[in-house]
Amino acid sequence: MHHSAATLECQHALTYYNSPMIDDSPQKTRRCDLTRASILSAARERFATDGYERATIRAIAADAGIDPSLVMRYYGNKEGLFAAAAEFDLCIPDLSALPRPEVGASMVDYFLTRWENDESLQALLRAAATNAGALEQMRSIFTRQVTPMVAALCGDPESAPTRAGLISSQLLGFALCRYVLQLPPVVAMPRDEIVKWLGPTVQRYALGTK
Amino acid sequence: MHHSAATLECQHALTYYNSPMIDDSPQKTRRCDLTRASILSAARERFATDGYERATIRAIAADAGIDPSLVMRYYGNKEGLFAAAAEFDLCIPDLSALPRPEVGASMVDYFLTRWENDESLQALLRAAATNAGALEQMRSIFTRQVTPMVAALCGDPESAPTRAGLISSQLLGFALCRYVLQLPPVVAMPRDEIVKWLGPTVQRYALGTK
DNA sequence: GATGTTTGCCAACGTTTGTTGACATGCACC
DNA sequence: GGTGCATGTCAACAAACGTTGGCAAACATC
Repeated sequence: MHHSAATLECQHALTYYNSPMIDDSPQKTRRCDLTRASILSAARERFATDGYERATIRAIAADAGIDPSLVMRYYGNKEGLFAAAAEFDLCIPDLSALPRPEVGASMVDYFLTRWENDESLQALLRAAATNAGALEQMRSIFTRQVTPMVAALCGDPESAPTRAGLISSQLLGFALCRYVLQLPPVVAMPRDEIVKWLGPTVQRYALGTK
Repeated sequence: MHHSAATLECQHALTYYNSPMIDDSPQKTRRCDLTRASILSAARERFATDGYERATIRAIAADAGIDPSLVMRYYGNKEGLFAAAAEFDLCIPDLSALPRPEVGASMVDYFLTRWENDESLQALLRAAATNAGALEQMRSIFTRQVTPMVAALCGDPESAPTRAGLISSQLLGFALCRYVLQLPPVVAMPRDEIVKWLGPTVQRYALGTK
């Protein structure tokens, strides 16, 4: 239900928080920050399981144990809430130091952990099917994070967008089947088997030829 | 709720009026069949572009040029309408006669034409992200049509579900990126290039080893 | 303790949604 | 011509939605 503080600080840094012991300009943890965080946590869960339109502000507020009007006060409107809930960074690590034949497997492995630890990604995928804002954000992540990574990896700026598109099609497609559609055999696949099957595919899309 | 099986053929072709003088046995096409068809056509379009919740009965009725209450009379309720609009058969051809190394490419090619000619598939994919009925239908298609085909192809009933899941992840993922997310490089890919990239992947999932 | 700000709840709004039933018009058949 | 079904329109319903403004309590600051 609740995100641990550790998962939150990496991607969704709460800027108002600072540790009073170390920081010299102490700004005490205001109460509103707590409810803001609980709203955000509830919103992520609802958006992830219900999608954008079916996740109602009233339900999110009920999950967070507060009044719906508070959501409006803190996040303006529903779109603002979603934007805050789905804001995150893929934090793609630098794979160029790895031995070339291993990049495919590492990529699959990294994205798997990412998908399983961050509800925002599932929320974004579900919402992107119907919500324009989520769609735009998904495109933005593709352009600004995935494509540059692939370009740095394969060294060919011309084919990089296509390669990034192919990799996304496989990784997003697998996430779709495993987390959204929940096709039984895909859900049942153990992690190492996924890497063994998908690794070579991603490897070829990233560095290989048609 | 009820729908005549005759009007919902595989290609949902519009049957025209037939002249009563020549025609002896078949029943005349009643007016209601025309409006039913126009409702279904409008519904497919709306569901495909807007998803389940955002596609309103009122909008569909307006597109079809009739009153919203008629939709209820002919299809019971919104779920019934969606079920009728998304009902279809993949009509997977028999690929086992093909030379083994070509099955991957043919499969990609076949599914591409299917996706581009039938709005129902896009409607189903978009709706499956949020609607339980669409999700169940997607799972059913996977179990009853995709998995048996893969099983007949690879001859191994044990690994068939996993292989079918992998193939679905790639094909659905590509459809997601091309038709729903519309990632620019994926949209821009010409058909033969898609086959060249995806063909070997599907081939390995269907017949190869990890 | 008075004051102003924060934090929260409550009631209500205006709109949109799926859905219903009453009523009008066309068409077929005795 | 009149009866009966088929086809379609209109008005309205109840529920749910996002959203708003007012008001009560908690808190901080002097």
